[in-house]
Amino acid sequence: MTSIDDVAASLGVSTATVSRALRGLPGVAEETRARVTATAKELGYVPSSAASGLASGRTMALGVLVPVIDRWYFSAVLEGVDRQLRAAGYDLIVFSLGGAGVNRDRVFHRSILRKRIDALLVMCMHLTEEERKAVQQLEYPSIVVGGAVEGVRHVGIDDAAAARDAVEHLIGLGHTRIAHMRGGGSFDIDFEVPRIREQAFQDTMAAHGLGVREDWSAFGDFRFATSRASALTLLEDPEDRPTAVFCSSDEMAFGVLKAAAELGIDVPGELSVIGIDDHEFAEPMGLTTIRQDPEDQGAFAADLLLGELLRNQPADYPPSRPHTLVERWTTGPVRP
Amino acid sequence: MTSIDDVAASLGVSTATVSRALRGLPGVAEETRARVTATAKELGYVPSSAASGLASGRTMALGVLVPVIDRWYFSAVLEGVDRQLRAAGYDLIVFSLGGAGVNRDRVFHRSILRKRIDALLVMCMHLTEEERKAVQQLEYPSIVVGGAVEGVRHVGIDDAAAARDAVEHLIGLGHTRIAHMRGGGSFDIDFEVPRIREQAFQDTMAAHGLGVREDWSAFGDFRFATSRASALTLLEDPEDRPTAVFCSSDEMAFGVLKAAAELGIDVPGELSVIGIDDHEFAEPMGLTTIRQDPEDQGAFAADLLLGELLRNQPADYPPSRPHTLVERWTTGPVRP
DNA sequence: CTGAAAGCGCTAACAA
DNA sequence: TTGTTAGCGCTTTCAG
Repeated sequence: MTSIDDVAASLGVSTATVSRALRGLPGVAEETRARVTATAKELGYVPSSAASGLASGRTMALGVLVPVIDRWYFSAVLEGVDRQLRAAGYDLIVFSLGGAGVNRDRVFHRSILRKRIDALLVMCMHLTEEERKAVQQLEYPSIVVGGAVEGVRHVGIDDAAAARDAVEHLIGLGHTRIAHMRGGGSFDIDFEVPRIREQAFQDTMAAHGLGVREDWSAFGDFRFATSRASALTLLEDPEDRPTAVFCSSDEMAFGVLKAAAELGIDVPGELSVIGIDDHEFAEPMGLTTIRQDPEDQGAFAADLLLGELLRNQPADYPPSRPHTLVERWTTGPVRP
Repeated sequence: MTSIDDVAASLGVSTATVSRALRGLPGVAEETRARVTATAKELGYVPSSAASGLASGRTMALGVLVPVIDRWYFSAVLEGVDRQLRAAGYDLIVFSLGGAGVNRDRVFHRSILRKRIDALLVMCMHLTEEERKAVQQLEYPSIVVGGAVEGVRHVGIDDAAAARDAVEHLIGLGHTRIAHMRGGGSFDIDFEVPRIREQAFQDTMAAHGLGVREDWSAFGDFRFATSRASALTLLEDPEDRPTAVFCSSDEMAFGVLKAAAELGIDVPGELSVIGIDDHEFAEPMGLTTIRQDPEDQGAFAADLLLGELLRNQPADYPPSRPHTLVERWTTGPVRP
C-alpha cells in the first residue's frame, strides 16, 4: 500500500506539501501541484480514510439509519441520499435495524457513535426514548426523513395534508361510503405516519359530515399481501360494501385492486381506489394516488446535512416537501 | 469525546489494558475487565473506528458495490448482507454507481480503494475492463453476488438451470407456442444474467424440438412498466399469439399479467405466465415462478467474506445457491 | 510557497 | 496479568 510518504519521498518534498497539493488547498505552486498529482497517480496512491479521518476529525462519510433496507420508501430515499453524497465525495454507511428490534442498542452504540460518520440521517421509524435522546445529543448534524420524530428536526411530506387530499378527492367524486386501508403495526417501523394518515382520514370524513365505520378500517400493514387479504374480507359482501377505499400506501392499493379483481368488482365502476406514494408500479397499474418523491426527500436532507458540514452551522429550511394528486384510472364518480 | 486515555486514567490502568478488556481479549483478570467495562460505560466511551482502524489495519466495515439501490434484487441482497454484518459487529458501506455510469471511476478510486473497508462484495453488473481488473487486484477479499463476472469468484443461482426449469415447466404442460419476456438493456446493470437466461430459453426450446419466434422475444427491461407495454403488443393478436410467456423476472411477469388482464385474456386458461425470482408480490399475485432468495445469497456471501477475514485464508464453497419451482396459479395445461 | 514536527486515538509487540 | 513503547498514515500548526 503506497502511502503519502512514498509520494513525498519520490518527489523530494514534504508530506505536508503532498497533502495540500492533493486536497486542492491554496498555497501550493501550480507546478508543484502538477508534479504531486502526477506522481501520486503514477504510484497509485490513495489516501487512507482512517488516517485522514483520525488526523482531521472528518470521516467523509454520512450514516443513514433505516428500519429495513428493502422496502420501497427506504431504498428510494437511500438512492436520493447516495446521489448527493457521490457528488460531494462522501461515502454512505447504512445502519439497518433489520426489521424487528434485535440488538438495536448494539447498533446504536457500536456504530453510530463511533466517529465513523460526520452526520446522521434517520429514516422515519419508532425510536425508543433512549434512542431519541441519543440522536438528539449527537455531536454532529442529524435529521429525520419521513415522519417526524419528536425533538428532532425532519423533512418529509405533510402526511396529514396528503391523506386529506386523497380523501377529499374521493369525496369530490361523490363517495360517502369510504373505507380506509391502514398501515403500521407489525414491524414497528413507524408509529407516527400511519397514525397521522388515519387521523387525517377520520378528520376529513368528519369535516364533510361523513361517518367512518369501524369495520371499514382494514389493516394492510403497508404491504401488498396483507392488504389483499384484508380487502377480500372488506369487499366480500356485495350488499354492504364501500364504494371507495383510501389506502395509506400504494402497495396496499395494489392489494385492494387485486382483491377487487378476484371478486369481480369493477374498478372504478363499482369501486374507487386511491393510494399514497406513486410507487413505480402505480403508473402502469393506472393507480390514482398522492405522489411523493422519496428520492427527492433523501437528496434534500443529504444536501442540507452536507451544507451544514461545509459551513459548520445549522441551516434554515422548510420542513415539508411537496405532494400532488395524480389522477389515473382507479377512481371515478360514485355510481348512483 | 471521551477517549481510551480518559478511561485508563480514571481507573489508573494502562490504555492497553482498557483496549484488551473491552475487546474481550484473553489475559485480563475478570475483575479488571469488569471494572473497565463499567467505567467505560459510565464515561460513555466509544472507541473511534478511525483510530482503531489505523492502528490495527482492520476497519470493521464491508463494502458493497451496487448499480442501484432501489431495485428488488439489490436491496434484498443488501438486507441479507447487513443481517450477517450486524451479527459480526461490522458496518455496511454502500457504493452505488447510481444507474447510469456517471463518475464510475471516481467511485472506484476514491472510495473502494481507500482502506475504508476490509472486504468488498460486488453485485452483479457490467464492469468495464479496468474495473474488473481493479476488483481482481484488490488486496482484500472480494466476491460477486448474482451473475458471474469473469475472473472474479461469485455466488448466485445457476441462471441457466433456473431458466431451463421454467421453460420446461411450460413445455411439460404441453405448451409449444412460448414467448420470452427478456431483461437487460437500458441500465447497463448486468450483461450476463439476461443473456444467460435468454440463451437457456433458446437452448431449452431447441432441445425439445420447439422453435422460437423472433417476434416473440419481447423486451421488458426487468421492469413492470416496460414489460406491460411490450406484452400489450405481444398479445394483441388473438389469432396468433403465444399460449405461454416465460419471463426472466417476476416484475416482468406482473407486467404480462397486467397486459393480459387489460386484453381480457384468461390466465391460465388462455395464457400461462411464469417468472423468476419469487418477488414479494408473487405469492399474493398467485404467480408461478422459479424462486431464488437474494437475502440468502447476500448473507451467504457476507459470511464467506467474514470467515475469510477471520481465518485470513480463502474459503472453499459451492458457487451455486438453490432455486426451486413454485407452482401457483398462473400456469396451466395448454388448451387443446 | 514549503518543511518540520506534533499529534489524532488506538493497537500490538515486547517487557516486566 | 499488566504496563511501556512504538507506531498506523495522515493533517495541521508554526516556522522558515
